[in-house]
Order: sequence, then structure tokens, then C-alpha cells
Amino acid sequence: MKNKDYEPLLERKGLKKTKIRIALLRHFIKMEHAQSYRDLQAALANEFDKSTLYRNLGAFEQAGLIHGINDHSGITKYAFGKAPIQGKEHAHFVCDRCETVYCMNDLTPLQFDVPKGFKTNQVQTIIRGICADC
Amino acid sequence: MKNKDYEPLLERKGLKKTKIRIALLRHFIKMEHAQSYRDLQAALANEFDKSTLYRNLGAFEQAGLIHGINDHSGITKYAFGKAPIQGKEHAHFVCDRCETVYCMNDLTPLQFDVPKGFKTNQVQTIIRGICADC
DNA sequence: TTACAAATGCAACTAAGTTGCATTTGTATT
DNA sequence: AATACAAATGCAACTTAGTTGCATTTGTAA
Repeated sequence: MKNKDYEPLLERKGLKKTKIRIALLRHFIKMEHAQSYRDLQAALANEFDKSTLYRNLGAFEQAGLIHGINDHSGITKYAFGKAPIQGKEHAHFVCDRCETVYCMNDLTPLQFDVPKGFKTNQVQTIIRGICADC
Repeated sequence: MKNKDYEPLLERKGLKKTKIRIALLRHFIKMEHAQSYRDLQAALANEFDKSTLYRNLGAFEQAGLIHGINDHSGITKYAFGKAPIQGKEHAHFVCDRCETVYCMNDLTPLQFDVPKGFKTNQVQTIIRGICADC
């Protein structure tokens, strides 16, 4: 994906093309692991304010450009792509040693039968273990 | 389960029988929903220090008496019972309206085939939706 | 080029969770 | 019952994630 290719993504979502958004998109597309606030701040060389970064993460998530992942660390991490919905789940693998978060796009979709009266909107699965690099 | 019944749980784990531990155990056993730090602090009438409470949550979790659950709120919640292990998962249902966290003990166990080189330790599933009370 | 909504930067704030250390308490031993 | 020691508590100070209000700046459409 070339730099110019993802700028239309912003327009399509009604988001203005600002410096941080271009930088964020470019970064998310090339990163294969989920990114925490700190990862992102470092990757962007602390060029932008904390609130600006958080607000844009929120905007991107709402627009379905990225999705948040919550593991036992208590720190939200973000990865490129829409949030999982039922029937189209993708699981996340968190390495207990290096803490890297992988998106496992190709795992078999799951079906959950929740009790009567419960309505499912989305399903997120966190698999903890040791990754191939560790 | 009577009050005296769960005190042996502490001894068996090598944990001293202190006031906060008895109170915590009693509370966890009767609560059907997962509890946040704030829930617990309120239930215990702010009788104990923040650090004491957190340290005991850690000790209980390590002993397998409770397990932590992390949803999109970023706030860890705890529920009675051991953490899910592969083949014996139980999923958690988080209501998007009232934020209550339910343990769904009776959902079908899942099998995940992770890529080569990855080793699974435990699987946690968060189902988001609307609960029966909402 | 103008004009306005949307986005940014700044500063101040809230709240979760942690840590070091002095004091207290549960329990095992005599 | 007294002692003795490790483990647990309380306190205070701290770190860091994430939020909010507001004045200023900027992207885009007219």
C-alpha cells in the first residue's frame, strides 16, 4: 500500500487530512503488532500532544480504521482494521514473555450461544502464551 | 457455602487468615458479577488501604482463588474461581449499557489452532452486548 | 480569499495501580 | 501463656493512562 493510497480512507470517513493522521495511518499499516500509546508516541518522535494522539485514536476507532485490544496489562493497544464482529472474529495473541500482541486473522470463527435475553454485539478473544520469537 | 467453609481455602494456599481476606472471600462467593477495585472498596466500606486491597487481589489471583478480567473499560475486574485454561475456558459477557460483567460458565469450550511456534497458555473471551436486565 | 467547523496544543485534572518502609498481627514453637 | 519471626497492613509518595476545557491554529468548501 503506497502512502497516497490510504489518504482516501480519511476523506471517506469525513476526517481531515492532518499531519498526525497521515503519520498514524502510515505507521499502523506497516506495523504488524498492536501498538500502545507509548509505542505510538515513540514512533511519532513525541511530535504531537498526548491529548491529540488520544483523540485521534478515538476518532480512528470510531471510524473503524483501527480497533482497540485490552489484555491483562490494562493498557489498551491498537491495531489496523475493524473491530471483530460476531461470525468474523479475529483473536489476539499476547506473548507472556515479550508482551507483543499479534492479530490472528486466520483463526476459525466462533459461534457463541449466550443465555436467553442476552444479545451479542461483538466477541474478542485474547490468547495468552509464548510467541514464536520467544 | 457457609462462612467457615472457605477459610480452609486460605490455609491450603498458605495465606494467613486476616480480616480483609475473610471479608473478600465472603464477598466474592456471594457476588455473581465481576468486581472492580471500586466495587470492592465500597463493599468493604473503605475499611482497608488501597495497597492492601490490591496486594490481596494479586495474592488471590496467584493462588487461583479469583481471576482478573480485562474489558474495553481498561479497569480490571475480578471474579471468584480459577482463570480459564485451554479446553476449560469460560467466557465473560460485558453489557454495553450497564457495564456489568457476567461469567458465562456454561459456554462451549473452544479450540484454537495457533500458528507454528506459538504456545497457548490460556484463552479469554469477552463478549460485548446487551444483558438480560437491560 | 474568506470563513467556519474541526483539529491542535497546553495545562490541569482524575483515577488505577505500584512501591518502600515502619508498624502490626497471625501462627508456629516453646 | 510468652516469644519470636515472617508475613501482612497502613501510610505516603509516586507513576502513568487517559480525559477535559479552552484559546489558537488549520483544512477545506464556498
